Amino acid sequence: MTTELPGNGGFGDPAFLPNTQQGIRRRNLSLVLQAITAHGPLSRAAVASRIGLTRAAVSTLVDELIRADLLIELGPERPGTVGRPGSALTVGERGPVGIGAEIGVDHLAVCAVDLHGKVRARASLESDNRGRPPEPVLKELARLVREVTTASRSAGLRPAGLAVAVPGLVARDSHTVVRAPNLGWSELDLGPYLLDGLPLSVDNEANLGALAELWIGGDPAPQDFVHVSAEIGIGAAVVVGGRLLRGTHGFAGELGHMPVRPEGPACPCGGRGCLEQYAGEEAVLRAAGLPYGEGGIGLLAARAENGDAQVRRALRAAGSALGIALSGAVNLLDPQTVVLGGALSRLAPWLLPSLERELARRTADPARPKGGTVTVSRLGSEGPLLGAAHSVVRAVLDDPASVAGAQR
Amino acid sequence: MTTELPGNGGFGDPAFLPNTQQGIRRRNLSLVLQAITAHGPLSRAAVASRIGLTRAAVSTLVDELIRADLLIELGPERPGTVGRPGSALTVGERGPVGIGAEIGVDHLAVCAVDLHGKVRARASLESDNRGRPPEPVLKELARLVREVTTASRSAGLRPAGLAVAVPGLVARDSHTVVRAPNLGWSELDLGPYLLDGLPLSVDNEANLGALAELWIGGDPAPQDFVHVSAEIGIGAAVVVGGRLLRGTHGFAGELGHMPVRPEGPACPCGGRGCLEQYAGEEAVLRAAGLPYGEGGIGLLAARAENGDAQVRRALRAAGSALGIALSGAVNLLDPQTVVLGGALSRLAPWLLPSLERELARRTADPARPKGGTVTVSRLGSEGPLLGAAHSVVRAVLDDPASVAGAQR
DNA sequence: CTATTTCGTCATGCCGATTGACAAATTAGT
DNA sequence: ACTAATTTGTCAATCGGCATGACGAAATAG
Repeated sequence: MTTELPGNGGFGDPAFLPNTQQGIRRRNLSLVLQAITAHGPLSRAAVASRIGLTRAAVSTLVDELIRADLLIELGPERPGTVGRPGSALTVGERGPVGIGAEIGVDHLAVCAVDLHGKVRARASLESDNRGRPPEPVLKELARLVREVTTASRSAGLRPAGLAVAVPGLVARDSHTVVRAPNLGWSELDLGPYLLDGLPLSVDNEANLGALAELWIGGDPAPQDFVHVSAEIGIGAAVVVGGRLLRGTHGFAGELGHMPVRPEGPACPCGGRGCLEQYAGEEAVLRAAGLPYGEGGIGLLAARAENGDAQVRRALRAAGSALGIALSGAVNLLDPQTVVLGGALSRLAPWLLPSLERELARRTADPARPKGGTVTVSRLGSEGPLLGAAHSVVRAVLDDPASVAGAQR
Repeated sequence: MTTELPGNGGFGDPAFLPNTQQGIRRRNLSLVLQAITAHGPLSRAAVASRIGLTRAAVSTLVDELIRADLLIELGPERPGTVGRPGSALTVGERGPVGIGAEIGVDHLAVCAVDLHGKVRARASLESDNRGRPPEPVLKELARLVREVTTASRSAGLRPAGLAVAVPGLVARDSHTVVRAPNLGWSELDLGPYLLDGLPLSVDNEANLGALAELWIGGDPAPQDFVHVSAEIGIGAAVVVGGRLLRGTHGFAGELGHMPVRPEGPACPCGGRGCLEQYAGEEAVLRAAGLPYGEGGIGLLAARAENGDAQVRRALRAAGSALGIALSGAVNLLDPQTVVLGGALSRLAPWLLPSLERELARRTADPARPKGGTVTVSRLGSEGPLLGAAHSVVRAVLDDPASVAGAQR
């Protein structure tokens, strides 16, 4: 009983399967399941034509998935066309769920998400975790996890893994938080607290927020985008071709230190005029004339909603700076869209106009019809939690055989 | 009958093969061939353990590849260890070659590269192609191509495809040059001139230069890097996980319009203070006190080599600007390395110090041990040509069955 | 009511990888 | 020198898994 999810390290990487016959089988199981989760209820014939296999082959694959409680048969489709109607297949109500957990600076949250992508159970707790020692926090989180898993189990669901979103840097393919400045944690292995039988994975919350956007963010979900959030500093996550770009050392997405004005104020990073000096939480609060302390972003949003002119001015300036920095990213990556997520989505109404103006101006290449569009995440601050739970679901979709073997 | 996996076609993207038995076979042929080209001569057993198949399976695959003239048997390996020595396999001397062609502003070049990566034939022609009508240029190029293909054929080699590097924007999966400002071409289909039996592909020269770096640029070749060249404007190509990032509209890599000083001089792109205003060919020549005309970069290099102080100063300033822009890219992407390629490699001695200083200063995050390193391409201005030829070779490596079927 | 179309399943066959055994070729040990 | 051990490459037999083609079932079209 290994503690890692089957086949590989991080949740993001699809398992490497050798080109052997069993490998083919596993990949085909995954293709069938993914086609059905992605494109609603489908008949066997529809799946077959979609993934390029024959109906007979799909039939055996579907049988296997049904036996594993991953699919259920809805019965005959409503016939709109000639021919015998197919039998609609969809993912079952009772089957595996992914457990997602989030350690925020002022709250803990856990949820269970099924293969449909629906939240089936959740629990959360307000608690100021800044500078608090890790032990009690993690014990509380473990309690919430148990709450959600038992609730799931009694609803006939089978937790398939636990993924934790952390506001900090996480060592690749490990359970270790390297550094979480807002919590004051460093070099902390979460395994001992959270490993109770479930495969565990830990990842940065900005990354998971971006993945949530990729998996459930839109219809259709964008496959190439830059996701900007502002949980710790200003984090961006880059998704290319439906895959999260993590970088060689795992540091990709440091939008906060993009140069905005090369001779601007010095930044602790060693550079000058980094974006964080203009659009970072501290800088914006100072420009808005507000104290730097807890709940800064919420305070900004509240004041802006009330029409505070100085706050709105500060947000406009921050939007401009963001636009300048993002224009660099857009010119370099040519993404489908830029997504404002996390806490930024609340501030979007005041950031967007200046941001979009600056971005449009600087990406209007004569050859490029139009610069990237900017969208605001529907998920808001729920992104990281949902992304965590979904990362477990994706692992199941990527290799259904693994959970099918685990059960009966 | 449509498959939903990402459609493709260009040489760069490995062909999508369905998870059917023939698909497996083709993938396994590719795995065997790639293992052998990548890791020197190998025995069947070594290949088997490397790609996760059994020796028996590899034997049949190797037989097929030998019959197709893609592999040859070198005979028994020198035994350094216990056990029967294996029989070394390597790619054959006579087999398929990729034909690469380059349309530069002042020259045409064609070469043939075998599966080893060795150049087996080449031809080139100096000619000032700026503003020249396409017909005569392409007729000359076609002549060079015929020269190289006949030379290859008489050496027992089999041309497997033609790839053309063009200094301009190319429509995806087509033979059409959308816009090549330095040549004065636009909306031009190269197919009619160059299609004489060989599969044809056309791509941007900066992209092909970056791919050359990926495929033959180093030992080991980096898999995640930003490749900067300066053929048209300042082009960067981003390679992530061994794949070229092309962007949603094919515009990725526009480093030239990264903001360096947001209030700087206006740029034709509509922005202000873009990198091109500081490190573009025209700007550098002006700062160096040289006329803007043909051979600008060569002139700069010659003067700098002779110790011209004003030129060197101009290059130092350009290096700083490049460093600022690249620090943004490095912060965002966390690449293994930044590669200076194309004509920039000649200027590297004078660009590098200021570039590296600026880059190091702005990427020294407390958490990041060190910023990205900067390297200079070994390939220099040969990159695009070699990359073009190699793109054909890669297509063969990615699907050996395609050429194996073609011959017999 | 019949012809047509499409769906799901079944028996059969084939392709290709695995298994297990074997001879061959080398090293290590006595 | 001789044996034991190890590794390679190949062969025959087997098995897993998809394709093929035919069939009954369930709908529509006329």
